[in-house]
This record gives sequence, structure tokens and C-alpha cells, in this order.
Amino acid sequence: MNIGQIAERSGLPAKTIRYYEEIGLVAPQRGDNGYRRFNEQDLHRLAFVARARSLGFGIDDCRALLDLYADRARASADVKALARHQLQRIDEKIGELQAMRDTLADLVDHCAGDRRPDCPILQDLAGDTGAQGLTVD
Amino acid sequence: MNIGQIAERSGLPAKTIRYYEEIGLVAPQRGDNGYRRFNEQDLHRLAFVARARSLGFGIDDCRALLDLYADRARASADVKALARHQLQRIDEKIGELQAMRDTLADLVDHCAGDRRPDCPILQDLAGDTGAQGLTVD
DNA sequence: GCTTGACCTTCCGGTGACTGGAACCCTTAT
DNA sequence: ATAAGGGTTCCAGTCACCGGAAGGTCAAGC
Repeated sequence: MNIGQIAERSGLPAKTIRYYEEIGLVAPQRGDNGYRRFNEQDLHRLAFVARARSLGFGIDDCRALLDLYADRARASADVKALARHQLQRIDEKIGELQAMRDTLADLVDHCAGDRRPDCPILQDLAGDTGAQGLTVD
Repeated sequence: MNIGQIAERSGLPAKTIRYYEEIGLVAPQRGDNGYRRFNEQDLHRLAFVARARSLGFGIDDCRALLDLYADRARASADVKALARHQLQRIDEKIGELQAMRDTLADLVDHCAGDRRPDCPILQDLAGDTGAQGLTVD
């Protein structure tokens, strides 16, 4: 198969597949015309990577996962460790985003959003902490 | 103030501040020795940007927010629109990550994580959908 | 006056995982 | 012969910086 077909079947853009070859994730053969020739195994590999990427695994993780997949003597614990690590990274990211979201939602809630210039969002960004010093217990 | 002091007071690395100058977010003066000279306004601007960045706003958003901040005839609606847009982007990202997280957590749950090679995580990545064709209604 | 060390400068390259585009080659159909 | 629709390489750009090299500046101590 040429790169166009493999792109369609794997769901990956041709550009990405060329990139994956460049970094050694896949190693298609070459025809006499210089075109890449992919077989079903290449397709399988690419689909594997596409799936792993869609779960947020980095390229190096993909490499490690491919190695584990190829290793029949692997321990599932090693795979699980990778996955758990990835899960942890995702959780961290979600946590950060959630914190941003909460703050931002709060600011949005308190902004009138009309034609007047007064804006608690800008006040917050400008370092106005919202403490008004009215009640100093 | 030199860049070191401003870095400390703004919480931004000196590298970042130089970068912000390069892209026109801040425009400190220069001393005879070529050193950047920052004043309190520069500090305020940098702190503003730092806060906006911490809420996930991109550099261009920061520029827009700074412009709005400087514009006394601004409408808070414009600020709110920017913030809501950003909130939406964050929500999208959270949604994607949450979907990843759910899938990944499910896979991790089903993996024994022992010394045996059988691994539902790898099976999933390899395209085994989990459908076993046992019950074809 | 000289050295030391902390600070500052610019410039270049790298990050991650691609994406866009230019310039050119190959194949097939008309 | 030519045109369309593949394919190829290579270079630059993305985003928001970070690390490091090579060198200038400044204050303190000897």
C-alpha cells in the first residue's frame, strides 16, 4: 500500500506517518520508484500508535508500549505501570485545568458584561485581590 | 530595577521577561550600560500577564486583555466575552482529558499487573475492541 | 589595581508532535 | 503531449518558553 491508503486506513495524516517513519516508529519498505510500501503489519503498528496517542501517551511511551507489545515475555505489570503513570499525568492536568476553570467561572459570573467599563475580571488580573478592608475583625 | 529584581517581584523568570519584551508585551527602558530598566508600571504589566497566563489565556489574549485594561472606555462585555471563550476552551480540554482518563482508568482496572504477559491494555491498543462475538443477538 | 562573583547582554538551539508549503518526481488517463 | 492526482524531500513554523555559550558590567574585597 502507498502512504495515501495507509493514511486512510489508519486514520493518520500522511504527514504524520512520514514523521513517524522519521523518528523510527514505523519502517515501511520502499518501492523502485522511491514510494513507501506499507504492509498490514505497518498498518497495525500505526493504528496501535494512533490509539495510544489518543489516550495521551507521548511518543516515547508509544515506543515503550510497542516494545512491550512485541515482547511475549512481558509482564503486564510493566504495561500497567506505564498506564498508571499516564493516568496520573492526566489527573494532574485535569486538576490544573479545573482550578483555572473554577477561578475563571467565578470571575465571569461576577462580571456584568455590559457597556460599562467596570470589570471584576480585569480587576483580578490587575492584582486587585478582592479584599476590601471593610471588615477587619 | 534590573531584570533580576523584576523577575523576583513578578514571579516570572528573567528569560520569560526578555521573551515578553521581544514579542512586545512589555517595553522597559535601557540604561547606559545596556541593561533593561523596569519601573513599577512594567512590574504591574508583567504581573497582569502572569496572572492571565496562569488562567490559561494565550499570549494574544493577554495582549487583548492589556489593551482592554488600558482602555477606559472599554465595555466589560468585551472582557467577559474573552473570558467566556477561554472558559469554553478549558471545558473542552477538560472534556477530552476526562474521556481519556475514563478509558485509561478502565483499562488499568482490568489489567492484572502481574508477571504474566496477558494484558487488556495492550489488547485495547492493538485494536482488540473487547467484543468477543459470543453473543450475536 | 586586580580579581572574584554575581549580574546582565545577545544569540542559537531545543522542546513535542506535528503541519504547511515549495519544488520536484511518478503514474495513469485522455 | 499534457493534465490530474498520487508520491518524494526539505525547510519553516507552531506555542511559550528554557538551557547554555560567549561575553560585557558592577560592587566588594584584597
